[in-house]
Amino acid sequence: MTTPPRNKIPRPTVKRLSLYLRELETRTELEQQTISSKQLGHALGLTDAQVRKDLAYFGQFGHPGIGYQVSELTGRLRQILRTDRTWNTAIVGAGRVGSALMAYERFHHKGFEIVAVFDSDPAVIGREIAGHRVRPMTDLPDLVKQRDIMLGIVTVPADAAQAVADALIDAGVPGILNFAPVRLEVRDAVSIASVDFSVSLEQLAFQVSLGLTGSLDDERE
Amino acid sequence: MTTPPRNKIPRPTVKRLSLYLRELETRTELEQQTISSKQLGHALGLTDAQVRKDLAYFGQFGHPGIGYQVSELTGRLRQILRTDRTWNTAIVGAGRVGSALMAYERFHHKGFEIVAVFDSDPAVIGREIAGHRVRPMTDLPDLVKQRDIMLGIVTVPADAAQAVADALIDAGVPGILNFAPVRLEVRDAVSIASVDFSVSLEQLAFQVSLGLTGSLDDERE
DNA sequence: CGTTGTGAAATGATTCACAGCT
DNA sequence: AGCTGTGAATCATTTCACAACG
Repeated sequence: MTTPPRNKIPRPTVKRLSLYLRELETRTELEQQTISSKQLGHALGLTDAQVRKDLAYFGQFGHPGIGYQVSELTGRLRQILRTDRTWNTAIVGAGRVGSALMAYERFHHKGFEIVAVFDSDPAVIGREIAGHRVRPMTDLPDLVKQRDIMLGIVTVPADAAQAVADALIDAGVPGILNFAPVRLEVRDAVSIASVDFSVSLEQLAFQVSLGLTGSLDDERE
Repeated sequence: MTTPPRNKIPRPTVKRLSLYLRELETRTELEQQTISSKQLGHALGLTDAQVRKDLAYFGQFGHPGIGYQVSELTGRLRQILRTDRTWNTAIVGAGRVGSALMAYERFHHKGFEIVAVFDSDPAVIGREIAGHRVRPMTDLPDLVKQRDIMLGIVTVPADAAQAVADALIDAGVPGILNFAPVRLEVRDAVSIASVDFSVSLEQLAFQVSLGLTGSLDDERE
């Protein structure tokens, strides 16, 4: 009941919510008090109607003639996205990508707390990276419970990713962010998001190709 | 004319093309000769019709009664995505994320060659990371020309990202993959793709929240 | 005024269903 | 029998356009 009249939320809307929040945080730093759907849309390359429609799914918190109050809307978006609380998060895979994420301060700022790090390689187990002690995989089930870990970040090689995901899920972790270039097969109650650097570059290369040869409608980002 | 009858390609289709290719590469390793739209769709959580429709935008290369020849379709997808050639790529920002990407072998495998690395910090300029010498930003314009750099990866802090993007664009780089948590403002001829770790985690957290409280149609990945 | 919230219309994407090929 | 390619139907998302509000 945190988000009272919730109906069907389009997928693309949820994606944009994060971007609205990101932009609002910038505006807050600039001490901006209010923002109109037109301004917000312009900043993200969207129409004003799009912005209003997206926000209207969650209630009415704009002020006609004025726009949206930056602080109010920021708070509301955090509630909606549930980042007004802390999400205890584990990283599995203490390689280069995992290590980069351990040191990524923005996670803390956004409500994601890295509370455990795991790896299977005896050479790295026990080491401390960016203030995090690397634990063996065997510690995973207990630590997930003890530390109430809700999100797992998988930064292991592709051929180990499914086994790691299974371990996380068996331990009760309901959400996985996957950096390995494979599709994880999981049951319905588990949520997956994924980041594949090569896929991103490939998408970019395709866009560039279109720009060089034929045309096409664009829409970047 | 590499892709003869190209009409309007839906955005989501292009995204899936990369995933098809990724799956096909796995199947190649397993020595699989042919694959049906049903098999390929199942592996990615899509319907068979979706797969066929996507591929049909680019021509007819399936074999009724048989499916698609893995090697043929792989080659065809590489042509379509233009990863049958090498894309010379620069990384700007030799921090943790940049360093992780320098060492990411998969890029080479996929046709992306890191041919230059830049940073503005005198403390890292001149150092060698994962076999790449870090250059000062002042070298950027010349090296982009000399090495025919077509893609730039931006892994600098948010407040430096726009300036870095401008530098890349001024040097003639037509595509930018942005890891900084800001929207880059660029002119139409330049393509942008972006990766924001915090946004990805936020999306995941939202999905998890829905799973715990209300329901909702899913569609993961 | 400028700006929101929202039905209605337009556009875009997916799924259906089946003819036709092997 | 098994599978592709595709028009037609359905479903989803975006844009339009305007009444209501401060």
